[in-house]
Amino acid sequence: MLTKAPRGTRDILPAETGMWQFFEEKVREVSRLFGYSEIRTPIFEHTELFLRGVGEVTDIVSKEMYTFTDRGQRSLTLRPEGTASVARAYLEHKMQGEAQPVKLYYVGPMFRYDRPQAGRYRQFHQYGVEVFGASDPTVDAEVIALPLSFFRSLGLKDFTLHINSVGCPKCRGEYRQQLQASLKEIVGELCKDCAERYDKNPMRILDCKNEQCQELTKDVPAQLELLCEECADHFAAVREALDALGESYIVNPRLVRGLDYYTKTAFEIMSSELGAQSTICGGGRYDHLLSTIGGPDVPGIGFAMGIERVLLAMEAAGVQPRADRGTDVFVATAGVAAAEALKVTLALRQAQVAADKDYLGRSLKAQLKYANRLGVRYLVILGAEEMQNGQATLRDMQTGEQETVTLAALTERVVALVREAK
RNA sequence: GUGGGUGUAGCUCAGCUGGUUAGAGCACCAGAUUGUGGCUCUGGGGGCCGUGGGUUCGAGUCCCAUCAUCCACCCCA
Repeated sequence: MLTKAPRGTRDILPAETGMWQFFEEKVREVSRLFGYSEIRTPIFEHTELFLRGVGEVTDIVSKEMYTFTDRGQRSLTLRPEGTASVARAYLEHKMQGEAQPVKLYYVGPMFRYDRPQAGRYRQFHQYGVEVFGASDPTVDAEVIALPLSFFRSLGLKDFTLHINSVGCPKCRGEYRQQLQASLKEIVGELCKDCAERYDKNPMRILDCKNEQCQELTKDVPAQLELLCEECADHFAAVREALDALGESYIVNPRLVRGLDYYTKTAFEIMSSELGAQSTICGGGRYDHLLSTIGGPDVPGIGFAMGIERVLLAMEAAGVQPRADRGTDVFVATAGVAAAEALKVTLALRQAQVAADKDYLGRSLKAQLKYANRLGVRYLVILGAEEMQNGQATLRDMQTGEQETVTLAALTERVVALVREAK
């Protein structure tokens, strides 16, 4: 156990960090283009924030939170998602006083006590954005268009956008009652999970994967068909905006978002490259989240993207980040000149050349072999002969050609070669 | 929380119905070449066979438990 990362966590090793860096570069690029600024909130918050913000009856809160008590007897929770924290920061720093809308993005780890699965971890990472202070449907369209554009910039193609409207507190309450009424007679025939959902979250029954449940509920009206006028108009306007952008989508009346705070627009982007956990991005509008956690009634909308899942999809799609160039030069010694080797290595580094040397007192042959494994293009050899003449041997590992250079001219010569090789 | 699969060398895996000192390929180290890598050849280091218990004269192999891991459900990114 000592030498094993905790369940559901993992190390991102050097072989993978190139992909992560590529992803993060694209995040910054696309976010900037769309007008978002980065915010970095704490990894843990008062437990109360998630209870109120995410909703006490959600699975996330009721069974997936990493909650602990600190030495001051405060109940704290490792953040299971990003929206509540960003909303809290918006209120704490009185951003309603800044120019509206406020457009923020974040990247970082989230924590949920779940059974690990393909594309699901207990510590996972999300890229998300939030827009506060704008209820216009074109904002919804922009928040949907951003991840689509982002995925394309990563080189992904096989993904599908699903959209729906989950209504507002007004029409959702009415719908829920109607739904329960129309399900009342068949609830006994539904699967075990759906029987539980009947009281807890009846909207989810329509989303059940069980074939019998699908069959039994196929004529039950969805929320989408019973929206109030305001919500219906809003949804129509979002569709219009997406159409104008030329984005195709599937209207999925059975798409339900798990978190309490969602209103009106809900959407998911699914990758066809993945297994069961195929949702790579999910989001929607949350017009009453701010007031729920004690702020003014400022509308909001955002999305969250699962980075591990997107990386998995990229891998499946064969996307390759540009390879890291690594070390340019290796400084080898032949028995003597250990001090000179360090001096030469540091001089090269100072000249912006990635240089490394042997630290194990290995034979020249072993150093060559090591340099070869590093994929180094040039090798500097410092031996007794060279030292006597104040020179160094410079070897091109690719062609095998060698030249003799004076120590005084060595750095300049290497810089020229490396620049040429780029 | 529920169900199923899998745990043998650093990695990928063999190990037939339980039977001698547990193997291969790749990787690693060394030598062939006492100052020159990649290819080749030769040699070498490495394994509480996940862990604990049981059955048996004998367990990597069979049984139970446990842990880990993978996949799926629930739910979600």
